[in-house]
Amino acid sequence: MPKTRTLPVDQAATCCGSVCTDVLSENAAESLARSFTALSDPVRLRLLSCVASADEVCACDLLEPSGRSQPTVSHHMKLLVDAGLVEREKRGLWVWYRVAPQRLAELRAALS
Amino acid sequence: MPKTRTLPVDQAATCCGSVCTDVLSENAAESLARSFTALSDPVRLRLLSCVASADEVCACDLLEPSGRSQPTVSHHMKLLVDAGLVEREKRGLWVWYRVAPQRLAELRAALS
DNA sequence: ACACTGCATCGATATTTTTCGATATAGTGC
DNA sequence: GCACTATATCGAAAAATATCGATGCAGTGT
Repeated sequence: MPKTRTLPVDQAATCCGSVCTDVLSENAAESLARSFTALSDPVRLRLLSCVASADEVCACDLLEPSGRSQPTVSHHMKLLVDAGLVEREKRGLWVWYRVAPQRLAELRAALS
Repeated sequence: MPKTRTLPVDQAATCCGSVCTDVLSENAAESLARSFTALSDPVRLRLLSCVASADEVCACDLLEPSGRSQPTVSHHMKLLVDAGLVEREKRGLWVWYRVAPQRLAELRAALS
């Protein structure tokens, strides 16, 4: 019979290993680093928090709170989407963003 | 009588606001971004995981697993210490590092 | 005092990142 | 098709980052 044990919630969400319990492989470290890079810029963090604090946010409503140009916001949002932290949906001329809670949970787990 | 409610553990560790529940102020975003920048490099993540997986690690034992030169490792460790993720103690000629669990908890909380 | 050792700092280079104006693309309404 | 709108991509400039050899500094032992 295999050994089993109860895991805390966050640890169950682990996908790349945990910084605290494993010595990360090179691949795991690169994967996590890419995601944390998405969180390493204050403009992106504020954009993410705007999206996460609402159900859904239109791209046009992110220009003013970020204080950046439209191409710059578009660039940052692409990085957040590519990192799996935000989901993008185009409806007509507008683009709507929603937070992707699973990847956030994985990153929390990686810090456990 | 003030309103009270029970907070999950991670939320209690919040220091700069949470990405998911607040729209971050510029200051909170900058503070969090600095810490996440420390986690945004694969070499630093592996160094951190080496430190976190043991009680205490000597700087000299970080060169080989990181595959980087001594000045480079010294530079990365300084960034981890400055970010509050690792503590540094000099004993004789050697420098010993320990993980600083509180800042990790704060970052987890910021992603909640 | 001197030689030696472990770590930090300096200086330089290559790479990555942030930013924005200009322009392209895709969708709407006439 | 045509004018208009919201977003994406391009190209370029400026700033930040990663890296390492050379060197400095602090602590040890003789």
